[in-house]
Amino acid sequence: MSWNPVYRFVQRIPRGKVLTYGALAGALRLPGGARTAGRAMAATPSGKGIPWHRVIGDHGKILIRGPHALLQKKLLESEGVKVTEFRVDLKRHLWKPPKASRLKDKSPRKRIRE
DNA sequence: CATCTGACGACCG
DNA sequence: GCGGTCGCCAGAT
Repeated sequence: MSWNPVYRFVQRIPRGKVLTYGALAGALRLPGGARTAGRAMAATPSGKGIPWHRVIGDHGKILIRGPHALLQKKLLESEGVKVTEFRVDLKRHLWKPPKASRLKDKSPRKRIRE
């Protein structure tokens, strides 16, 4: 399986922002939902500049077990993300993927008025 | 082939 | 807010 689309999406998460597995799965319409997103992230190739640490669980909880959890926490903090007891303040750092960035967007919505 | 195991999340108490 | 159960699904045992 090619998780390419997933990694591409993750790569566009801005510095200092985070995204949940569920949101990721939803944005890409991954069958199987959040868990599928989780598997994809677990298989993230290292050394490709993919900000895997910006993907967290619902509620902002860091779901990784083991030593990696600490690493993720550190990486996030180094970006200015506030992490308390392995929990990110989603209220402040949750990234909302703009639909303009949807990979296959071909519905040029007529006029977005405010 | 049967089971177990997750980088999940909704639900419930 | 926390912990337990359940549905989900690909890979590992």
